[in-house]
Amino acid sequence: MTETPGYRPLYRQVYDILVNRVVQGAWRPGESLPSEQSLAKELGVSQGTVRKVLDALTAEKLLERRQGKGTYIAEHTQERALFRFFKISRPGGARLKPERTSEAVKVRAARAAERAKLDLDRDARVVEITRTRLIDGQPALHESIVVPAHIVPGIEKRAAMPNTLYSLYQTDYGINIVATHEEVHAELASAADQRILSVAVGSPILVIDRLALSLQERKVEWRVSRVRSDGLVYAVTLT
Amino acid sequence: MTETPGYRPLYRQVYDILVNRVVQGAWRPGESLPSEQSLAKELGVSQGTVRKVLDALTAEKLLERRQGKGTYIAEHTQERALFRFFKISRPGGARLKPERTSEAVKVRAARAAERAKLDLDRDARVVEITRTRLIDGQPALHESIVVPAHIVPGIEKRAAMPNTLYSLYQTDYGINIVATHEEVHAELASAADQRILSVAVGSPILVIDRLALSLQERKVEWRVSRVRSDGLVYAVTLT
DNA sequence: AAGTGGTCTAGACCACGTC
DNA sequence: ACGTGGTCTAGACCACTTC
Repeated sequence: MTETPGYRPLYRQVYDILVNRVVQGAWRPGESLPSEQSLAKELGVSQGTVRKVLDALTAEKLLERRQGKGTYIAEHTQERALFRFFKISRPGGARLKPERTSEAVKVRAARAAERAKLDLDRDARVVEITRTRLIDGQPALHESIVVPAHIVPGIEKRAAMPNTLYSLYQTDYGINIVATHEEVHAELASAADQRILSVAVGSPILVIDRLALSLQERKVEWRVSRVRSDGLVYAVTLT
Repeated sequence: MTETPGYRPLYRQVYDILVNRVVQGAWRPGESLPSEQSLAKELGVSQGTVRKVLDALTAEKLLERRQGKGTYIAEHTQERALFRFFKISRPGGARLKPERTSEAVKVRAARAAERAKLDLDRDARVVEITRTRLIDGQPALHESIVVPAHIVPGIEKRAAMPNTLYSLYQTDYGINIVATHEEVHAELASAADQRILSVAVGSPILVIDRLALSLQERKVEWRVSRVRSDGLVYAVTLT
């Protein structure tokens, strides 16, 4: 099971304190935190210890630091969230920005597979968002997005979803998506793919199965994307 | 173009010095470096500055640190290199360890596409390694690997390649692979795929196009892998 | 006990952005 | 000129490993 630490460095405690403040919305996205010095004074530790924590949170992309200005809550703006987790591009080329087109939202009981994937109770409900996205005016990608209804209450009442849901999760629900696990495989286009993506039945389709995790390791979203594979690739750099 | 720094922190210089020593083989993989204190003394900087650099190199997976013992050159052992860059797994499941089967090595002139991809001269030669790998005894994956001949001289004379080439690059040629850029797309199985992977022509195939970069950003290897897509996925966690 | 990396401190100075 | 983050130092103590 979990390790008994028996020893807990000071910076770990400071880390937990600051993460809690961020999660509980002590500062809004884009807002600046107090300076290192004032945080150090308030928490009764040295500036170096505060710095270590702020650097770690910056590496996790929860904060942004700007020399000469201050430390800010990172904003999952449309642009940034898109390029962070949207991995579709032209072969060898620059990132693409998809446009949204048709979209449908409904709330319903979670299916068994969804309960298993998202660690939900037997009677849990989910919000399902399905949408098609265009690249250069052509339908290129179809997404089925499932989120537990209780963590995004009222989301179905919105007129339209933003292009990147993750900025909505952050600003309206205080949920920071910090990691995603993705599994990619190939399939043949079905009749539905033909209808939605305008590809021939039997042509190759890239399927991306993504689980999105919040700062507290909570499973927030299950997303399955079907992408036409002519002239598009899933691009990632591993270090 | 490149930025004129105009200002170069001390730790950057220390970083360059230590990277050069590692690259030039001052210590063998698995060997320990001098302690922080002695490095600091030798280089005429404080221990804190040396520590900052050693931590950075550890994050780049070039070094490993063990409390109470020392700092070591990271070994690209078979196991570790495999799990670091081999991203094929069962859906939702644990990593798989592929076995190698048939293999062919030849040296030949670089093709135009290869010269472009690897930044090679017009008359450059390359080593091409093609091999098929098994998972659970079944052919699952076929790789075509192209490396500039001048950076791995004599590699074609080896009796057999190791399961992970990256450990060979490190131990025999002093090349540390620190990053890969991969592009994944879907295709339909060709007649060659049918022969090599025992899949029906027209079934879905996952194609992975990988460029491997060394510590000095040198393009070391271009690898194209064709993977049967039944019961296998390309799995990656983004943070 | 000795040596290593890991944490923490206090203070100095530098580079950057704003006023 | 001032406040911010970024770098650098010197020294102390802690935790882990080995002898």
